[in-house]
Amino acid sequence: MRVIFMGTPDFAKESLEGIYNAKHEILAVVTNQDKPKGRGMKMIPTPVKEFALEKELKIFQPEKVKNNTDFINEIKKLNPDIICVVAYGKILPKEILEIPKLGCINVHASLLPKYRGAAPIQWAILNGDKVTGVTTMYMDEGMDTGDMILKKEVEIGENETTGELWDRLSKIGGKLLVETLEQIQSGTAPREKQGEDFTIAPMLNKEMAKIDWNNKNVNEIKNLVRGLNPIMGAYSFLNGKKLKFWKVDIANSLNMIVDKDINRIKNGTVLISNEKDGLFIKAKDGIIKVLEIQGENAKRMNIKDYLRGNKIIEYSVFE
RNA sequence: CGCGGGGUGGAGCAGUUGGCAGCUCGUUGGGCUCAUAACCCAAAGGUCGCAAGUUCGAGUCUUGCCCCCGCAA
Repeated sequence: MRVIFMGTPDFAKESLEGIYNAKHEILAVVTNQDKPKGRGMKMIPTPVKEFALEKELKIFQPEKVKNNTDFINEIKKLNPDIICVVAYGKILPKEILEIPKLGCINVHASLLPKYRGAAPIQWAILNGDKVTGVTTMYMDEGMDTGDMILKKEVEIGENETTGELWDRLSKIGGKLLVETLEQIQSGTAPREKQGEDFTIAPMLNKEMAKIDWNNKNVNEIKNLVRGLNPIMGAYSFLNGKKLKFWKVDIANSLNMIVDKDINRIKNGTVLISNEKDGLFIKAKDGIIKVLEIQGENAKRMNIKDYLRGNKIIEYSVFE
């Protein structure tokens, strides 16, 4: 088919690669503009652009698409059969959605109608879900509200991080998109309305990254840590210094731990801290074992490496 | 010129007013032990990122350069 692809991050690149390898004719690739990134604010092309450059595909990087008649006319001129959109980062106006005969389709990283919106993968982990998935759909003007085509269910590992799930879903999404295109081409693609029983996965904000030792239970803390890895990292303050937690677990064998009145100890208190056993912190309903940590201006480290050079005093309190 | 941190044995760090280069872990050898990732004893291992300068003397002060990392997107 004659396809125009729109997408930006690595998640979208997998889908582009999928349809490229499936021998569809890619008329053009639309991606976000290069952004200054990293130290020194160097301009970095998007992963989708890198792939498009490598394969010498036609590239568009409009600053905005809404009311951009030049851009819209270019798309019309290419006369695509279908437009595939995967994590493009901009909302497409009706005028563009109406261009391709077969419509615009989208890959979304959740089992719709659950988790419409910007951060479906993150929220699936943050909420401790056991299952999530990928859905392809026909786009309409709403935010992830279009009719669904295919779904693929995926189990979430107990210790899986957002980054790991992100990688898996991006590959699965690519395959599902290819399959969706096949079915559309052969006229066998299903079309199902989403219904009203939906939830929304809004963008993450910074405040939620701080660990609330007093109100969160151990499961919530663990889910927060793995849900924010590697996006932001969950953090907590110790003696005014910000420490990020990248990997934690729930301590189950508490025998080694004090049998004193643990309940009278403040939540967030360091119970054990040494390079042999690691770092254990009291939470509301249990004990958090820290596995990977990052100090201010430092890189991520295994907890034992960290404690070798940075002392954390027992009975100091995380806040 | 976006903001900031840092380069010291294999790892993570300390190094005070310039004055013999240290700590914990790891490694190697030995000991203890039914046994061990545990414990005890011993040893090896460093051009203190590179270059120049100040000085009797620089890891430490000055200047230039290289490299790494965190935040922010």
